[in-house]
Amino acid sequence: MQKPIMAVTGDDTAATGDMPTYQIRAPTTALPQGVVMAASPGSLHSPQQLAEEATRKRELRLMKNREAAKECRRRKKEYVKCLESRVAVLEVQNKKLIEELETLKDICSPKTD
DNA sequence: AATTCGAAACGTCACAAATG
DNA sequence: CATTTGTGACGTTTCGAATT
Repeated sequence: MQKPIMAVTGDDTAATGDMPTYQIRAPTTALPQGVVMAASPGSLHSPQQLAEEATRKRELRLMKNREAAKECRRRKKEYVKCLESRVAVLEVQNKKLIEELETLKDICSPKTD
């Protein structure tokens, strides 16, 4: 129950020029991996650690946003359902009022002849 | 069956509004 | 101010029904 998603992540240098006018912000976790250099004295984080932290943050953000989107859709769906049932109620009410108006018209109309 | 199609659900991005 | 949260827009995936 876990599907491998293959979404378009523009992280390669294809550059065909017809991208969806989108994807401006490629985080690009492309680190020239290897070469571990000691962190400079005083600095608490090596560049790798910083990159890992950034990746971690991004994944957390994606996860949260995923859930937020689901919840947002759930709420919206409910809202629409609510509106629809209100429409149904109002339509019935409107129909009744129109009928009532017609009968009242009949009652009040002056007799011809 | 295999294929096609439309609708619903999804994940991600960009951006505005809310929050601390 | 910087960060976080909510949502519209877009492209993708999944699903069920109709058609071949």
